[in-house]
Amino acid sequence: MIDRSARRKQIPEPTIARLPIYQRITTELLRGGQTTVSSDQLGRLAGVTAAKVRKDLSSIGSLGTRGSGYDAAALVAGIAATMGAGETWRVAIVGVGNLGRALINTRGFLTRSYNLAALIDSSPDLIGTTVAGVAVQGVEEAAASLDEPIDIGILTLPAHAAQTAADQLIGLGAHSILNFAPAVLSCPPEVRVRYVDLSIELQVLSHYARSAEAGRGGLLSSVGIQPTTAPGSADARGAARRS
Amino acid sequence: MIDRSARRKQIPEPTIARLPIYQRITTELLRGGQTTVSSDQLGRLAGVTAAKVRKDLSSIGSLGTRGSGYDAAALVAGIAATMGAGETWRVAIVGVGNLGRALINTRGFLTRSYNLAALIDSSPDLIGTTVAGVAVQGVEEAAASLDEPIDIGILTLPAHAAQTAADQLIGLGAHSILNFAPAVLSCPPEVRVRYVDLSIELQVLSHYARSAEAGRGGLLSSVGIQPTTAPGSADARGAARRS
DNA sequence: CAATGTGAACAGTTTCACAGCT
DNA sequence: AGCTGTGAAACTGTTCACATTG
Repeated sequence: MIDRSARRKQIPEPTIARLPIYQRITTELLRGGQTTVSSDQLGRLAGVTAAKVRKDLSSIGSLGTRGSGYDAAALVAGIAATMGAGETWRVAIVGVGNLGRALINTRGFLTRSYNLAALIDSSPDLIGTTVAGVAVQGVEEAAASLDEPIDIGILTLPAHAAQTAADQLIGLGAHSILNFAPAVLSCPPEVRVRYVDLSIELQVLSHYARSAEAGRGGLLSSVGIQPTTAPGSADARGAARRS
Repeated sequence: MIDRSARRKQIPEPTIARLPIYQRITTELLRGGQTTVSSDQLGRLAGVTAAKVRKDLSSIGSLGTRGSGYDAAALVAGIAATMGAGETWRVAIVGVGNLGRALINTRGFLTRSYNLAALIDSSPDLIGTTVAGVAVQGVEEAAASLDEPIDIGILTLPAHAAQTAADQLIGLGAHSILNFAPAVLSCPPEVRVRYVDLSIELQVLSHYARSAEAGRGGLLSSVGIQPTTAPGSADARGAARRS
């Protein structure tokens, strides 16, 4: 057994989630004719510190040139490589309600890299209809007609049906699940689940709105603690303060 | 000035995001006739460790009873109080396309606590139409007709229009923004922004799917490192392993 | 000289272990 | 005896500062 797992050290998850942002911004800059980006500019546009940009980018290899910055095209390609673009992922969506249909039709969600391999729903009213050129099937039907396993499953259905559907997706080969249902899934550890819980997002905002409200007659959370950036949320924030 | 800001110490953001999960689960248990929950059970159902549950809940006050657990009803009420439920938040949605409409119609997203105060879009085709009983307006129109400021703004529009819309929402009073557009917003620090970037979610999953694929002929990321739980994602994961 | 890459300090969360109630 | 509440330890990610390099 030689070295294997050469990828330097496993990239931290927050970094993984920021890479597509850098990629998007850099692509935009490229389109504007810019051929090189500095960590400073990238940070400003992404709402993070320049140091974070450098740490993040260094984890995918040394793509920058000291003194001048990162080559925009190389950067985009480098991020694409780490993110697994280039490959085409077979996606199945379970739940063809409002949200499912909206996702399918949202430009920029299912790009070239994602192939809608199956559209699954349990409602007899929907089975047999076609959305975006793909026929809606029941689970058994889908299982029978799929010749290759799927890679990614998306759950856009009510909470009570989520666990069953997740199990079925795993049965169809999914190793990754994007779950929009407000339910915690119990899956084997090799299956990666990401939760997008819209009602939780609103509730988190409510909580802070509540604090802000209280703050109106007292302390404002962001006054004068840090001279540079507000302590703020965990992720990207308003950039462009000074310079 | 007496004490003020009595809330023990400011609850960490990851905790804030988990509280609604505990609340949801406990509500469900209550409905099933259970009057008391242990951190262990709650953890199992929420896909987190019992210790984390206890730390999380301790940050909103001592609601548990040693020896028997948490009173389910009191727990739900306690979480509701910290999350700012009970109040009604005025929400404006900008962008009445697929996603905007889907959110409005998704049961469980805009609950009693959220009042859809304005529906804004720039398209003349949409202005004047009605969605879920609310008329779609242009921005100026909405600004003129609103008598009270809004609390929360939701952006469901293309990236290129996001910053302008965010500025307008802030102009309408928003201190919290939920941004679905794939764009980083630049907002004053007192405005709390949460990003839900669907294409990034898919890309993150792709990245891990890619690793898993490579792993098929080599190491499986979750083998034998931790005897208890897999290192897994940052948030809730498959629970119910033993016990 | 400008801007990257990175070790070291720092900060925020999670996990552990156990004292303290009931 | 059972289960919470919480300091202390461990860990993970961020920020800092600076040596390094084109």
